Amino acid sequence: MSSFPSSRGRPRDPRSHEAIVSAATELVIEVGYAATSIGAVAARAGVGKDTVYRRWRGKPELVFEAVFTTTDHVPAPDTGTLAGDLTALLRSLVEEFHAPAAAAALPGLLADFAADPVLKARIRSDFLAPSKERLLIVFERAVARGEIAADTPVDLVLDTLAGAVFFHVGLVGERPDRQLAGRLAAVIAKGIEIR
Amino acid sequence: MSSFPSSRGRPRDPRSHEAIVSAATELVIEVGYAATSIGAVAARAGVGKDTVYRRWRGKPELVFEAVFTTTDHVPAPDTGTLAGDLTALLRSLVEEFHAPAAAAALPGLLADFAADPVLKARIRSDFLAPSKERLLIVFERAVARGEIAADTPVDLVLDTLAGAVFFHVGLVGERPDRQLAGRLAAVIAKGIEIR
Amino acid sequence: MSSFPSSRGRPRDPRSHEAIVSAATELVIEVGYAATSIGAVAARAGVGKDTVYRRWRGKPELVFEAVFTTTDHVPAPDTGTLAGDLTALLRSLVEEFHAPAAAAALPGLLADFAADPVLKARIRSDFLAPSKERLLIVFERAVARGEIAADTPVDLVLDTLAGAVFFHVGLVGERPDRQLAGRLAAVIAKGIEIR
Amino acid sequence: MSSFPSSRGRPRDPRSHEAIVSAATELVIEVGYAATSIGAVAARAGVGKDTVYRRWRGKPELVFEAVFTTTDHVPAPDTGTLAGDLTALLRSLVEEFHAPAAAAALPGLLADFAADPVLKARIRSDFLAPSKERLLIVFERAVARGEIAADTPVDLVLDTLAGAVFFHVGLVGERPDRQLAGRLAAVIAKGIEIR
DNA sequence: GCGTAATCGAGACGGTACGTCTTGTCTTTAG
DNA sequence: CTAAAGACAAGACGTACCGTCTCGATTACGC
Repeated sequence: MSSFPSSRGRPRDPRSHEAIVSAATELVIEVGYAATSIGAVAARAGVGKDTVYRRWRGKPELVFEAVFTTTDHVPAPDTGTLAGDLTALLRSLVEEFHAPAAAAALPGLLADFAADPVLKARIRSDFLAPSKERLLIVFERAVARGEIAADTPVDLVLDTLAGAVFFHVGLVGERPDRQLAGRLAAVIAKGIEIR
Repeated sequence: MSSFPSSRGRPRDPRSHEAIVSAATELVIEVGYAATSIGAVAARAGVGKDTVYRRWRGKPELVFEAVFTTTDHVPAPDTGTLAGDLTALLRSLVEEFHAPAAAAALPGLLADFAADPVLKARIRSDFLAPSKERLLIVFERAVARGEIAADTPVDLVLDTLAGAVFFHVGLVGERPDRQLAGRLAAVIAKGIEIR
Repeated sequence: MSSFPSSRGRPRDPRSHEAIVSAATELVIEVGYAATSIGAVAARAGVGKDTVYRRWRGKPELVFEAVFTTTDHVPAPDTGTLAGDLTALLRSLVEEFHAPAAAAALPGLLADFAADPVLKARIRSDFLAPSKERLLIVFERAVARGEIAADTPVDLVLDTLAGAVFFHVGLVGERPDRQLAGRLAAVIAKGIEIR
Repeated sequence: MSSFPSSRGRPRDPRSHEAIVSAATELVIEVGYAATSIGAVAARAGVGKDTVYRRWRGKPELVFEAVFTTTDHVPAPDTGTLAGDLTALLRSLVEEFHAPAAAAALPGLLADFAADPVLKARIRSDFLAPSKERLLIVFERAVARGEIAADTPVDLVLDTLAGAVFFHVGLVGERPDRQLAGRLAAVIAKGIEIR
């Protein structure tokens, strides 16, 4: 797709990219987000610091890509009921937030994003976009089934789902018990259903 | 027994305490949580750094006290319906998270608390305890009215409410529109009501 | 002799004085002059810092008293010859500078005295006075014997003796070999003798 | 062999080096050795603290280089007599110790060197080496002339000369009167001469 | 095949924050 | 008034990281 070779001079080594991302992921898991420094990432990747800064504007962007680009692009669930779909959706959200690197990185990462006006605007798109896409499909089907109103506020529900999972799993550190997704889905589904 | 050990030596000057807390609040508002340093707080308070470290173990503890000890000790709402009570509760939660200092401090503060095992254990008690107390009362009344089951999971609901508000207001930075509390309360109330 | 009781209120505890001096001596030996702090001395002496500052103006004065008040007031040597007397005098000087506490304290102590205008004026009197007294007597006898001129400059000779011992023993850290005093005395004696 | 390892990475800026040395010299003169801090030196040099610590292990090493690398490499004096040569040698020693920066730095500097085992071993080589070299030449000539014995102890004489000057000029702070070098040289020369 | 130019690893650079230490003073209670 | 205890303002300590910069050395492209 159109990669425009603005290429003069030596092209960037793709192996560096991958080495940096791996090093970042490992460090976040091993020492945490706060103690993960660009210098340490570069050193572990066997790379100069500039090679990192040439590709990412800073630690938040780098760690975000390192940790959250495993977004496998799961298709939207289709269990036949809103509650079922939300359960599935929440299950993958819990899984995503509970993965070692994500759990270690999320609070600090969100804080850094929130602190920078430019990055703050990207929280919705970067962190929530994939989930929102799937939630939209789930809602479409639920509307078609007559379960929910057509104007059910997607963003508010999404914030609620993500916020609940983030608080419960990421912050409070509760081990995500098996029933969490189901129970939360049940409450929200019932809460937004028409009848 | 009886020997009160803290009465030896010069007592801590309460004016220092207050000056530090004020300086911390101001700095968090002016430059943000990340850029607020203990040294700068001490300097603005006209105090030595030791005087800060003598009272707080670090920035997270200090800023937490500075920003969240306005615990107004509001009584639990009693509007007659669960939805009404939750609306009131959420309104004060939104207000609390949206206050200048709190909004500036929250993401970074939660990140620092989450990164330290000792502090992480205190998130629930320090940040959520007051709200939980009031939610418990609201639930008691709702149970008495027959609106909800006696075993409705308080912590899960609280995490959901707090998480939703934190994500919507604190992170995504949405200006908290007037209807937010009401809409969210409606969804949750309906979601957990028996019928 | 005549302790005038200017005493109102609680009198100073002489045991404190001794405890402080002992603690200072020990610390100087154990951790060196630079690392010996008033606070540490007070703590080891089981005494408040003020109790130290009430008696001494600072570390230099305290350590000086702790380390150099063992000046036993040895009588001036009288061996019958200038060279012999100087040898004896130098021997006690070497011994004094080489004692554990003195060796550890001297360089830093002299530096602190030299850095403070008030104390600097006291180096000659505090450190060198006892030796000068004895040297004067030695010189008187040598003048009487006709070995040296009556106007032989005592201060210059004393500075030379003390400086040589300080450099050789205190700074360069040479173990003071047995012959040092004799050899140095021989050179100086011969150097100042009339013939 | 041949692979010169220090050619990797950005080379150290010699202007920083010079700026630091100048700043150190100025500060020592203005506020004294004790009050000269690495931080203040760095600030005045317009340089980060790391840039200082990258080149010197600490204040003693830095100040030593700043103050005593004016090693003019004066040739050994050759006046025809031992007394004359020693006078010349002492004159330059007095001059060196009496220079503004040196006089301000010497006592503290020697104390810091003496306090550190590693540095202590370097006092003889760093501070005294240039003088010793010249004294050796002076001695050689005096031996050739038959003035002194071949085994006259250079180190002891050097310690005596340096110690005397240090005590008289550096510590006691006597203004170095014009005759000092001559008088001291006369005593020592006479003291070590064969006849 | 040759210059131009961007990238590479390395590490120096000016800043700034860290949390601890020491200084000499001050303020409490106890004697 | 002294004593022990310890708080207080000030500021230095040496380390870490930040994001930028300057090296010499590669490695591609367009000519």
